[in-house]
Amino acid sequence: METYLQDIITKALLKIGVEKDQIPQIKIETPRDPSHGDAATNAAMLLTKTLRNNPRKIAEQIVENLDFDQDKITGAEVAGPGFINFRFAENYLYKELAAILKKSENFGRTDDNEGKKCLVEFVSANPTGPLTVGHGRNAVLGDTVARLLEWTGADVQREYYFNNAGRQMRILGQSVQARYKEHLGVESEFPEGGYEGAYIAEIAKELVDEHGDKLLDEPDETVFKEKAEAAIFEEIQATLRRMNIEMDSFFNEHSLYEDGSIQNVIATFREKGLAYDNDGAVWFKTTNFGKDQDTVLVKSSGEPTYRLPDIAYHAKKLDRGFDLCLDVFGADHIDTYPDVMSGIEVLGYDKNKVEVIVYQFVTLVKDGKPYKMSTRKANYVTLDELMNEVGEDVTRFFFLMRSPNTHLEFDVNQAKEAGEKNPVFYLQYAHARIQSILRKVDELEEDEGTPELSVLTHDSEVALIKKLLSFPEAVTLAAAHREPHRLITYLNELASAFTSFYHDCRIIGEEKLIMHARSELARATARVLANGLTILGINAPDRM
RNA sequence: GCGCCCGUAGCUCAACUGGAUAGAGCAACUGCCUUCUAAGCAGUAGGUUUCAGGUUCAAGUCCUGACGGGCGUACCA
Repeated sequence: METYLQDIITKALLKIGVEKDQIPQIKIETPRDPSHGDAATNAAMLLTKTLRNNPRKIAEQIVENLDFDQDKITGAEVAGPGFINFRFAENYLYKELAAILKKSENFGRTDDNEGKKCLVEFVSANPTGPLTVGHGRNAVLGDTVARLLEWTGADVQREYYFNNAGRQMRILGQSVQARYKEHLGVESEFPEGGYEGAYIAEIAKELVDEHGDKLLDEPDETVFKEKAEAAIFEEIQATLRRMNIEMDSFFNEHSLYEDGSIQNVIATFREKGLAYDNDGAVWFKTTNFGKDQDTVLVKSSGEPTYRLPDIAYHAKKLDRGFDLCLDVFGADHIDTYPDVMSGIEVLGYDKNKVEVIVYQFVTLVKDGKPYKMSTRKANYVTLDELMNEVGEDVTRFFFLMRSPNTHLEFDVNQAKEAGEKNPVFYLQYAHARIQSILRKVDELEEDEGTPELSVLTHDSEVALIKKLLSFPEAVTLAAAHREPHRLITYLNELASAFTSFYHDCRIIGEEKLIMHARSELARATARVLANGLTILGINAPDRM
């Protein structure tokens, strides 16, 4: 429909003498206020300058020269400061509703990103402990954006990037080693800045169960580190699975050392005069790219900072042939991003293929008070604990509910209420309610054949049909902006349109023709709700 | 100090990236269950979109400057 409108408007513009290259990008939008029609364009207002005329006059000229199909649109009128409003023909609505039923579980899929190879990198937490609430927003956002990209035609790979070497992991190993000794009653010194979580002691205990005291004379923490890594990774993956997230690949930072990628980056930087030695460290001239200071790539200890492998990793992703590489990370990491972009540009890659989704922090609120969380001390809430408390669907939903770049307040009390205060259930309830009706209809109805949808003329019915039709648009917008919350807003509106219909129009007990048409409308609604919830990774239950 | 994000109803947030009368949920108030799930519906009230300028047919949205909050500004990740 949108392209159709753009097409006829363009033709009208040419008729009234607008040059081809002066035609603006014609935007078609759905007006907020239904009395403004079903679709509107501001094309006339954009042309005030080129045509040196007032917008209403231009709009009138456009309308006069508009050549449209009566089967699709009943008319066009000029309104407000110069909008042109269109009204869909009812036949068009019924035809499209039938199409929804036919497309069924594929309704809402678009070709916006057809043929695009995308890599979404997210979570990427090092295996030093269980996933926490902070990781939760990252995980759910990344996965849902991946789903949105898939629904818009892209070929998507989900990747988890991790580092199992370096200081953090050493301290992790030492922490386990210390707990192991403690467990066997041997005196030990707990490492400074060590990991204090209970899971460390559990891993140590497992080692005691498996090996007894044989590991007491291990020369260093290696064995303990490896055990911890394996155990923690297993737990992380279990948590992700529970959240409906399945990674396609895990990328070990270490491989970038083995295949020479890291060395290549430094060599290229040096060649271009963008890396230099100072105080025993290797620096990247980020001041050339608008930063206040240069950045250390390799510390004087010989260990690289995380920026260096980050750059190599992104180069590698592009080498792997992805058209779009999305990274998801928290606001505290935002400072790396410009360096990575500068880095890959220096290496000769197209930085437009790399994009970052930054999300703001999550505050858990319970009983009206924020939880304070510090990671290293065992004072945090894990994702599993959160899901145990409020459930998986609610967890996903709450993380997606808000725009990524606003702080998220996660109210545990509200999330726990299985009822009225909880917005997740509103959607699931609408779906379950429809399924319940459909079960009853199925008992009553023989095979009625093709429904006569044109009997759906009640305001609530028409409003609901229109809402259903705009589902693909909602998917497109959410995907294009990488903002799942837009889809939630849409689904809420849809559920609301349905409940209005539900209260205004009975299904069971009406005459056959009406019952059949209305039950098909309900079926289409359930379908769209289910498709939407699928994109969000949330269940659409048949009963509640 | 500098950089990024944010400031919208009592609270938590939307607003299709510049469009028409700024919308939802929670909280408050008024109605509605012998009829398909009341986990619901209909309605009332609640706003100088932090403030001051600017850009234009049009600004919550863009630019400048204040004020307030978050994050960053490491040879930590």
